[in-house]
Amino acid sequence: MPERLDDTDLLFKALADPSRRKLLDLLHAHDGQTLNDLCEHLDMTRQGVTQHLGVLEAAGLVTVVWRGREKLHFLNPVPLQEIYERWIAKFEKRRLKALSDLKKRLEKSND
Amino acid sequence: MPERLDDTDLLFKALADPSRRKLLDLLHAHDGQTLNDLCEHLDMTRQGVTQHLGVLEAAGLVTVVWRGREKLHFLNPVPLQEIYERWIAKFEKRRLKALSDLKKRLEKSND
DNA sequence: TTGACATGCAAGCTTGTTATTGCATATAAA
DNA sequence: TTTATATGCAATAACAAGCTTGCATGTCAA
Repeated sequence: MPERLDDTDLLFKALADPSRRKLLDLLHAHDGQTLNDLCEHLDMTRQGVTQHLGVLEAAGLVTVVWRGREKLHFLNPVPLQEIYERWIAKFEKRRLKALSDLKKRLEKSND
Repeated sequence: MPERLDDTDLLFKALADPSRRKLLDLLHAHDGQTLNDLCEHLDMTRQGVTQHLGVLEAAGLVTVVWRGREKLHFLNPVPLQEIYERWIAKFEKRRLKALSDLKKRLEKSND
C-alpha cells in the first residue's frame, strides 16, 4: 500500500528537486505561465515537467487555472511561510541565543 | 557515475525526510546527544540513524564531536537561515505585495 | 469539419533512497 | 586482560523518484 504523506513531507519533498525549484523561480519571475511556456526553460520532455508541476501542486506551492486548452500556473508562497515558522524561526532563536551567549562569554573573559 | 549535488540540493534533500526532521527536533530539544541517545527515539536500527545523521552532516545541519568512544551531535541552524534568505524571504515579498494589492483594490471598490 | 495545438494518462526503464543484516574496530570498565 | 559498550563500514534488498515513449482527448482556427 502507498505510504500516506503528511503536508510537511509533501512540501519538503517538493522543494528537494532542482527542476522543481527552477519552476518556482520561473513562476516568481513571471506568474501565470502555461505548461508550454515553462517547458521551454527545462531540459526535459513536457511530460516530465507536468509531473514536477503535479508535485508542486500537491504541495500547495502552485495553483492551476484553465483558460481554454491552456493551463496557467500560479505561485502560492503561503506554504513557504509555514516552513519558515515551523523550521526556521524556531531554530533561529537558538542561533541568536548562541550568539548572545558567546557575546556574554567574550565580555566576561575581558574582565 | 554519481551525480554531483550542490549545497542547496544537499540541504533540501536532508530536510525532505521525516526521520531526519525528527533528529533535528531532538537536537533542538537537547543538543549534544550521542548516537545511542538519538536512536532511542527512532524506530529503526542504529545503522539507519547513522546514515540519516550522515546526510544531515553533509548538509551542514549537524556537527559532530568525539568524546572517547562517544559521538556527540550538535545542531547548526545556519544553513536554515540561508534557505530563508534565498527561498522564503524572496517569495514572501511577493506574498506581501499581493496582500497590499488586494487591500488597494478593496479600498478602491469602496469609493 | 478538418488539422494543428495544448495537454492528459499510463506503462516501463533507470537510478536513488531508505533500511536491513553481518562483521569489524576502538574505548572503557571489571 | 578480558568483556561490554559505542560506534564504523559494506553489501544488499525493497521501494520510491525521475524521465521517457506512445497514444488519447479536448480546444481553437482555417
